[in-house]
Amino acid sequence: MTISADVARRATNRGTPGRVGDVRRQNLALIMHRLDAAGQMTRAQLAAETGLTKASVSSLVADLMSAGLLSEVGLNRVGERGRPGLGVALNTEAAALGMEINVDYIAVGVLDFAGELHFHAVREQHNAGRPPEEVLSSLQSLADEALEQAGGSGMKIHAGGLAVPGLVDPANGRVLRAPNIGWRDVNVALWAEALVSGASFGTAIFNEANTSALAELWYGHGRDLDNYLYVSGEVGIGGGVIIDSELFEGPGGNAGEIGHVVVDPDGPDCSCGGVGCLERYAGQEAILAQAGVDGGNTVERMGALRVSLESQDAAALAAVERAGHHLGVATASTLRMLNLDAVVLGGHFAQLERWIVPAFRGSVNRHAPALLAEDRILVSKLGPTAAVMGAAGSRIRSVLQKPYELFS
Amino acid sequence: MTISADVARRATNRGTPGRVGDVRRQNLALIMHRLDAAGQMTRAQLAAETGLTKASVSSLVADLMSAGLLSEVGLNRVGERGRPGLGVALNTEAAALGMEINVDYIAVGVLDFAGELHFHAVREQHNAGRPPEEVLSSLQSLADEALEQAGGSGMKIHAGGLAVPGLVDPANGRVLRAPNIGWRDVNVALWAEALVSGASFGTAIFNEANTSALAELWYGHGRDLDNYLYVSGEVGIGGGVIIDSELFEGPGGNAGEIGHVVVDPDGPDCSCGGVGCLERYAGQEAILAQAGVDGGNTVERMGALRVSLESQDAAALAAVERAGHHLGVATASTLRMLNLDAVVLGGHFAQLERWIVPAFRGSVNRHAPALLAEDRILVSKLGPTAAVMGAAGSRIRSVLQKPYELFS
DNA sequence: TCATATAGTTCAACTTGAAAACTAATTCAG
DNA sequence: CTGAATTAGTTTTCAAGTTGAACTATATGA
Repeated sequence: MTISADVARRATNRGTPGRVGDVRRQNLALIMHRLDAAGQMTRAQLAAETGLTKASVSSLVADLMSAGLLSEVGLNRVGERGRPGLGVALNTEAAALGMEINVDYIAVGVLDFAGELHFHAVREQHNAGRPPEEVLSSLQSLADEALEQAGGSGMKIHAGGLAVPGLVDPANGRVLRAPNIGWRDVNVALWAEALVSGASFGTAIFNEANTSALAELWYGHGRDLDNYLYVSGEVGIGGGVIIDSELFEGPGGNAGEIGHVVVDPDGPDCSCGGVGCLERYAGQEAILAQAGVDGGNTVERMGALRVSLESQDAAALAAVERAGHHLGVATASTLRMLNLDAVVLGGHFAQLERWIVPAFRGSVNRHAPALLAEDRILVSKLGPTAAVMGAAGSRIRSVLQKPYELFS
Repeated sequence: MTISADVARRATNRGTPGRVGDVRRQNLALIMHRLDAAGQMTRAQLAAETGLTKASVSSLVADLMSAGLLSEVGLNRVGERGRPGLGVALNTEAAALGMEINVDYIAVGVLDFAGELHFHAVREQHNAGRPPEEVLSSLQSLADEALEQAGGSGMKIHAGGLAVPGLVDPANGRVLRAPNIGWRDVNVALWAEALVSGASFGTAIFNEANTSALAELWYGHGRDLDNYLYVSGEVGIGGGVIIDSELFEGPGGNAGEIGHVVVDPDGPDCSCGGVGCLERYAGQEAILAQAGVDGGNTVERMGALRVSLESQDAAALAAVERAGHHLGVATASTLRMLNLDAVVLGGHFAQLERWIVPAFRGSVNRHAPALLAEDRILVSKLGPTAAVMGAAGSRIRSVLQKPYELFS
């Protein structure tokens, strides 16, 4: 397994000549995307919906089948009369490995090309401050288990993705900064070469908030929205921006850092070196401190906070309302700059929905009136599997985008 | 002249099948972009640099020449020996019309495909509150003059672009909101049909800050930068975001509104309905009021402000420093969210460079340390022609991108 | 003056999709 | 239970467009 830089970037084309073969590459991707969206279709349906001719579809499907990416899934009645079509679908034996390192746990999962999650496993362990080698080695053993099981079921893993809570450099397989687990410039690529004995696929590295935003896109609210701001509330606050049903990465690949948007120029210092960042008002530590909840690890304290909220504890309610207010300020600024029209709240913001959303909504409306419709404030549907699914899904998307790279 | 929706958007491809002819379209665009960048090249050079064969280049150039987009420009010695090549360049007789409506003036210009501005004319007139028809009719007479002169010089206008200081809906040729000239939902498309008697080209409508940002990209600092935030300081504050050498428009086409990013949640109300927006601290009105400069129109008062600054007037210095400070806050948040690494200041921020940049720099470093290098705070090189050049340039880019649309 | 070098064109081969004809498999009416 | 109608999928022919090699055109320099 090697860390690769082939994270799907926007195909600019500019600068490279068009070859005749490019047309086929585009059409192969088109077929894959269509089947991904529709689940199962006959060649005739594919032809009708893509605009390609039946002849072309037959030829494209044949290539994709012999690469193991598609499979026929039995007869498929379409009209009342006439010859029934053979259903074609993404091969559920083709899959990607998703991995996650977070503050209090590591997780892995195998996601097949149809979007089904197999062999999902979470191992609770506190990773903050531990040496990266130790964490990565623990992750490796968990991944090995998943791969063994997947192999036993006849699945073939085509790619791997790893989500971490920090800034990454995907091109070089590095974690630049992950303050909440204490990592700084860790070369995951070096380690990944050795990960998963005998595995022959490449692994890419992602920011956890970004993969969660993508998981939401493919497996959650994204089915109904083509652009939104995803806010990931963990110990830190991360963000992911979806535009035109794609992750907006920014020039350096690290866009969406809403946790460090300034919400009060005269506010407290932040661990990022800045001043008045959102994270200092709406991160888990900040809320818990403000609410006066202490003792135990962060997960336990968040549980205690919920109890306090249920019992109408004034300090807890005020702390959450304050967080919602500031989250609204950062969101309003973001909506203006990026011209988005929906927001999806994840992580602890999802857990605190009942108490935080009213203050959040009020604040957004105050600072950016009419920019965010009533029904465009949503709460993530996905649980703790989000990051793993997003990491694996990202790699599956790379294959959908460039299926011909797996041709022999 | 008709308002058209063919504003160059990102070619997503997804959803449409690739046809064999698409390859040629891409290569035609490639030739155009290459010549735009290099100015003048022989066919052999084009082949070497694009990766196309000489045969293909000859064929592509022939098509582009018969459409009037390219012309041969005489012999061009390349090597010491051998047959000399014929230089090929963008036809300088092909051009686009740029127009601008702003608070205190209207302007037009004819920009040829090589980037030379001809027949630039500015008419000073106060447009705030005047009926749109009146302003547009005045613009029409100015445009007629430019077109007549251009026609007399044998130039052919292929497209027109209009920049206005407000939010636009390019697809429908509408100005949605332009508070500083008092327009609200003005259908420019309807009027444009009649504009410029006999003209047969389409006109597109743009946001002034966006065209200025693009002008900077093509004719200013953009030659050295592929991503930056452009901040346009006029009566209002607009913004344009450049990513990968393209304008970032956002899902709705109105991204970059930095003037209404929140810089103080408890600040004053803004004309946009929000609270604590940057414009209330760093817009011309705000600075002038804070500095205690009054009397006369905005242009005159800005002149008076400069005089006060030159003579170290305390109130003036404090007002500008305050503006710089808040501009820094909004910029820091923007850099985080969009992951940009340069800023170009335009409009009055350029005029006030000496006094505003230190405060701005300090504030950005305070809120987003290490995100913006010392030498990445730049001041626009372009004068008052920026918006007109950007508007015309945008249309020229559309032609570079899709030259085949002009084939007969 | 001729060898050499470079520019540009012509032409056969190849890839690929479109369009239409053709084969295959099913329903339904009589 | 048989044949017409209908729909699915394949085969064949054709056109677009790029490549690569051969060829023509035009220069320099010994």
